[in-house]
Formats: sequence, C-alpha cells, structure tokens
Amino acid sequence: MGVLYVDIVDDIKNKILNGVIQPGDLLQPETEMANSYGVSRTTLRKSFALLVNEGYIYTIPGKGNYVCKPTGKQYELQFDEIENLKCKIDEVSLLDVKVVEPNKKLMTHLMLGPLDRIIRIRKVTYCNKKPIEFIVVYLPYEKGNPIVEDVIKFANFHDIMESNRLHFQIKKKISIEIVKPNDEVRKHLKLNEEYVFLISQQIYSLEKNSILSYNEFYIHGEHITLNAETKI
Amino acid sequence: MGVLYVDIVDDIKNKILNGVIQPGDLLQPETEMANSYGVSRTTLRKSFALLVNEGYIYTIPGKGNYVCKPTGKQYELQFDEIENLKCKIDEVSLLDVKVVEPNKKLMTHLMLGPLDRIIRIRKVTYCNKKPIEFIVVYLPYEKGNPIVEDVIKFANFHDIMESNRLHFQIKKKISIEIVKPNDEVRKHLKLNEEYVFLISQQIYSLEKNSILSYNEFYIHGEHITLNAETKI
DNA sequence: TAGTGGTCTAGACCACTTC
DNA sequence: AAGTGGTCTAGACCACTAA
Repeated sequence: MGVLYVDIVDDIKNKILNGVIQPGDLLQPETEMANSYGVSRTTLRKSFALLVNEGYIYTIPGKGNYVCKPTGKQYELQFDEIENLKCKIDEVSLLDVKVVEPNKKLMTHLMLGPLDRIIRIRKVTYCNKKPIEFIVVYLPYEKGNPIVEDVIKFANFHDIMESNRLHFQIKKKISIEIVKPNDEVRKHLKLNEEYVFLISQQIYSLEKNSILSYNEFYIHGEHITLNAETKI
Repeated sequence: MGVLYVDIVDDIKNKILNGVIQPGDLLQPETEMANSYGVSRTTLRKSFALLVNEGYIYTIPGKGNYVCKPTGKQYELQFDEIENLKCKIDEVSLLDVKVVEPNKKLMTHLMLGPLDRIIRIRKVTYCNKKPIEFIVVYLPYEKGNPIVEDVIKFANFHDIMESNRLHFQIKKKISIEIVKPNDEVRKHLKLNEEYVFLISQQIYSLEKNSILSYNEFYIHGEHITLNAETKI
C-alpha cells in the first residue's frame, strides 16, 4: 500500500521468487499488465525500468519483456591506489621521471608503435616508514603534457582527474594478479621472497578515444585487501 | 536530432565536461529546464533519471538537482570460482564433508554462536591433472539442509543457486587477499613456498536475513587473474 | 496487418524544504 | 505560502516484430 510502482516491482519480484514466473518466461504485454494492476502504462513502465535495472527482466522491442536467468557473478569493487591500503600513508615519494622506449607490453597497453616515446614516473608509498607500494605510471609522451606534472603532484589518479575536469570522460580497467616481483621491485619494497599484488590499470579517454595512462601498482600483500559485493 | 531525452542527456553531459556547469552546482528547476528545452517535464525527468543512474547528477527532493563530484573508483568485477580460472578444469574432487565446531573466525562470518554446528565441505579443483584451487565451504548445520547435497553435486555456487530458485534473493560479498598458505592448504595444492590468492566469500539470504554460506577459495596465483572495469 | 515496446505530452495532486 | 521534486494519468504517435 505504498507507492504504486514499487508495489508492482515487489509483486513481480515475488512472483519470480515463488516460481509463478520462471526465468525465460515472456511477461504479459505492458498494456494488458497495466490494466490488471489497475495503473497507467506509464506507471507500469516505471516498474519495468527498475526491474530491468536490477537485472530481473530484460526487454526485446516489438516482442516483449522476459524474465532474466540469474547470473549473480557481478560484483562491485572499489579501488583507489591510496585509499585501499590498510594503513595510513606517511609519504608518497617520487623516485624518478624518465622518457623510455616502449617494450612489447607497453605498446600493447598504451596502443603505441615502436617509435613512440613514453614517460615513466615511479613512486613509492610509505607507511610507518616502511615502503609498501611501488607505483609505475606510463604516459604517452606529448610535448608539454600537463598530466605529467599532475601525476607528480598528486598521490592518486582520482585527485588528478578531479583537478583536470576530465571527470566523467574516462574509463578504467584493472587486472589483479599475484606476482613474484623482479629485483627492481624487490629492492624498492625491501622484500625478500614475498609475493606481491600486482594491479595493472589502463585509463582510457572516451573523448579522444585513446589511452591516457597505463599504471602498475605493486603492493605488499599484507597491506591490502580488496572487497567487493554484488549489487542489490 | 535523435531521441529528445537522449539529446538532453548529451547536452547536459557536455555542459558538465566543458565546465559550463560545475560539480556541486544546482541545476535549474525541472519545470523551468523542461520549458527551455521545449519538452514536457516527463521527458526531462527521463533524462535526469539517466544522468542520476550514470552518476552525473543527484537529486534532493524539495531542493533540486545537483551536479555530482566525480569519484571514478567504482569497478565492476566478475567472479566465479570455476569460470575465472585461466585454464580448463578437468575435475572437481570432493575431499570430505564433516561437522565441525565453529572457531572465532567462523562464528563471525556465519553469525553463529559457539554451540552451533557447522558443515564443512572441502574440494580440490584440478587442471591438467594438477591441483590449482582448494575450496572450503562452510554451511550452518540444519537437519536435512538441501544445500549440502547441492554443494557436493555442483561445482560452483552459481549452479546451485540456479537449481534452487534462491536466484535473486541473495547477496554475496568477497574479499581478496594474498596469503601464505598453511600446511593443510599447501599439501592439497602441492605447493612449496608460493603464495596464493585467498578469496573469501559470504553469501547472504535476503529473505531470511541470515548467512547461507561462508566460503574460502585458495587459488594458485599463476592460474587466475581478476579483471574489473568502471561502468558506463 | 496486428501486436509489441519506445517516445512524448499536458496536466493533476502530493510531500518536502525554505522562508 | 511558495517552490521543489515525486507520483500518476490517459491518450497519442512511432518503429519494430511476426504472421
């Protein structure tokens, strides 16, 4: 007896849960169902929009609305190279900034050719005076690229984006692995035989349809836990 | 010149990107903005619904619509204990099924007391005849719990849910860590000194407001990469 | 051609915030 | 009391799917 469209959503959810409607089933036409609920088609469609959004049903124009088959594999993960660390950061220190030639991996991740040049920025994050994260940022070399300065100035990419009004126009992908770090990484993180989390991140500009940055975060396993949960 | 509400969405996105509207800004009232676009308030509200959904604006009833400050930390992650593995599974072998007493960790994760009993099911996943994943499933002990059989029968939880019509009524949380496995895990995975991914998973029943299961997946680092990306 | 969902309108009433 | 967003209606026209 609350809001109509919510009541309808709940009712349809229940019908799905109780097996009255099965995954794959075709629902009644909108007009018909609106009548049987005693609401306007507009209101019913608002309910359907919610159900689609939450993954309960899907629509094929000209055909009808169908009950989804459940997947339940989709999780939401929050990741920020600074805030996700378990401990409080003392310092993010800049190691070096250098123009490098691309190897195969970088050419792939930054979508560049062998003649392009890349700016590499390396940082180490300290926590209780111990190095726990080794960050490598690769940027396509462009004369006077303002992002380079920002990468040096700001600790995390989030702050860079906020400062730059690139805001909504970017897409990021990450992949999470365990790796045995090479000597370089081991030296900077003062590790012996431990394995580390490697989170590689690609940042796309939707506007220019190019890759803004490829980053690698090597994180001491003890200092990070990633948490994720399914939505609704 | 396409669909009206999409054009409006694009226009507002552009205004945000070009700084014409800034994060935190209050937008014109809906009625007013509908007039200036020359559309009905209903259509304008459809545009706003999309912008809210994609994280561009948010609404405070009685006050107005505001431009969001960007976060860009939210990723979507797909996880399934079987399908995410890099290699093809030969076999999922059942090690044992046992009623165990809860330790502190289990009491927390399953929200049980010290007198409750827990069913523990352990499995090993093989790939090219090598063990690569060690699975431990903990279920609250209930007489004739049908899930126990399903856990034994099905390889992954997804299939169990599909078989059980619990479908949409569950919520899952995972946390991802690197751990140095104990002797037990090391034995089953035939490991020496390697570290492993530990993915712990809690499965909630929204219906009964209880925890259906607590699972641990120990996965050989070489055989899994988790991928996630920001939405939109 | 008939049926389906997709878009859009103009107007009504409500609850909430602000003054 | 005035202004805001939240809900809801009844009806119109369109594009697509299917027989």
